[in-house]
Amino acid sequence: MQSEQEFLRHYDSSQFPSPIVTVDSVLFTLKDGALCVLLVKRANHPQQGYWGLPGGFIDMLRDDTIYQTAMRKIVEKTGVTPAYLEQLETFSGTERDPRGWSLTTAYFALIAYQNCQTQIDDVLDAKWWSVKQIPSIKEIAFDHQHIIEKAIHRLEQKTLYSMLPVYCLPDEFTLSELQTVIETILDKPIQRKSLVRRFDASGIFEETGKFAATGSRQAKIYRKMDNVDIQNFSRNLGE
Amino acid sequence: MQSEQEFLRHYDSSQFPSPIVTVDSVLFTLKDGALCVLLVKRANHPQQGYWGLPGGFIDMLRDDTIYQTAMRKIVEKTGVTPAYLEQLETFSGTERDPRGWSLTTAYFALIAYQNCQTQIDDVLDAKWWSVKQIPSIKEIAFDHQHIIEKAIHRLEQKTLYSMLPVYCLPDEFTLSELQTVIETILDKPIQRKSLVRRFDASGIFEETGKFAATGSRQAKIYRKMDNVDIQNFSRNLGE
DNA sequence: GCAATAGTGTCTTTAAGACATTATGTA
DNA sequence: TACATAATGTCTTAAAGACACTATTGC
Repeated sequence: MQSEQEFLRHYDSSQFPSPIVTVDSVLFTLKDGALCVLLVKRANHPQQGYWGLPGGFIDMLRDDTIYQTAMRKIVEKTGVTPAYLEQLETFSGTERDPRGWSLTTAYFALIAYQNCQTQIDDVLDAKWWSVKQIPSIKEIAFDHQHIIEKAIHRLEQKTLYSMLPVYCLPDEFTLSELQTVIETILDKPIQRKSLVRRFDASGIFEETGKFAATGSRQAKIYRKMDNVDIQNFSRNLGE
Repeated sequence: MQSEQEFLRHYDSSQFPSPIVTVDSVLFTLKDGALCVLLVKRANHPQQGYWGLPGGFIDMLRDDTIYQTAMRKIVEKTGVTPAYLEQLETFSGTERDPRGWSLTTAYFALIAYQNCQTQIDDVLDAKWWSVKQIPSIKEIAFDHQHIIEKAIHRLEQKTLYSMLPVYCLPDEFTLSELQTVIETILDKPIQRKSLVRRFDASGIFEETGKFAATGSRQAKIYRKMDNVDIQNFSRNLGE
């Protein structure tokens, strides 16, 4: 009977056929009052010239996990590090990529527009698209339209039962700004009182002591405390 | 400039290094009042003789998507078709498989013990393990222990806000049986009244007109209606 | 009738919805 | 002072928790 060491010495994974494996990310931000997704114009075949999600192949020498692949690709294509990155779902099949049987693990990510505005404006072939105009873009690569829809749905759901949208804001923000982000994601108004109650109950925010001048009464400026995670509420908002 | 057709004609994905890609499933059932996971004794290297999740390589000729890979592997290893199958998460890294950089998309599945008892008893190298004894099994392959933990957590969460546990029951069942499944998954009692309210509100169950003789008052026997999906409640139970 | 399990009634509790009210800044 | 936006108070509502109570069966 062969030992495992013996087996591994002779094992060559490249002799087995394998699907094309990629990692793609749906990066969201809030820009001009609209929820936006970053798309990159594809420089190479296949689907050259089409708009696609930032992503690409795993670099097995540099990436310890596909989380790192997702993060590396976002940094490479945009120059910025998202505030939040979470695995979404893995999409697969024979039809989704013309090169053949393929599999992509999609991530979704959040960033404050203020934290990436200049870097992304520098990248000519990267562009923020409002999620409302996405369905009208004909030249979206592969099944990325479908992936974006799934990501939007996940973001909406998490917005109903967590404070995740803070990651669309800069380090310091007012409650009204948070409310605006949430309402933009959900595409409907929410009760400020409900937000305040959750904000207080979460215990993850602290006052900076500063105030924002908004043209009328000044708003308290808060920040999320360091090293605290976003936890879930046991009910959904708005239903 | 090269056309996409030209590009695809010369494209050979096998010339690029690729991680080892597999699909694994965490199949749950309720057996002897305990939530159990199916593990299969590994016949081949690596980790020969260890207990692992039912799964394996994608067969690109037979599987249209990895969902089908997951389903096919469960059927091959157990002879039964799970009542429910959902993608869990994709796990990746250099360390998790001794053969090298690997990636596995994990699914989680539910089945009624009554619907698979005989088939699985026939399979000598497949065994149901109570989730409570899983941590004590030393010979679990790869990171499957970790994957099982994630699957248990997902199942618990979904049990708090949906009727998903019905898929652990046969087609016809009583409310008390459903309550028992839920309490076993959550490992704590729930209010029967709360269950009844959700059961009624869901609108996805119907009376069969039959009754179960339990030694005392007979219980109504229900079934899930055909072609209806499990929807989510906007609150969690038990908190 | 008694024990056991099935099923209902109803009061309490929790957290969100609605919206009026008060507070504080700028013009 | 008027106005705008920030922040709070408080009543209502929705759905879960608690638990008592009734119903039906086998013995």
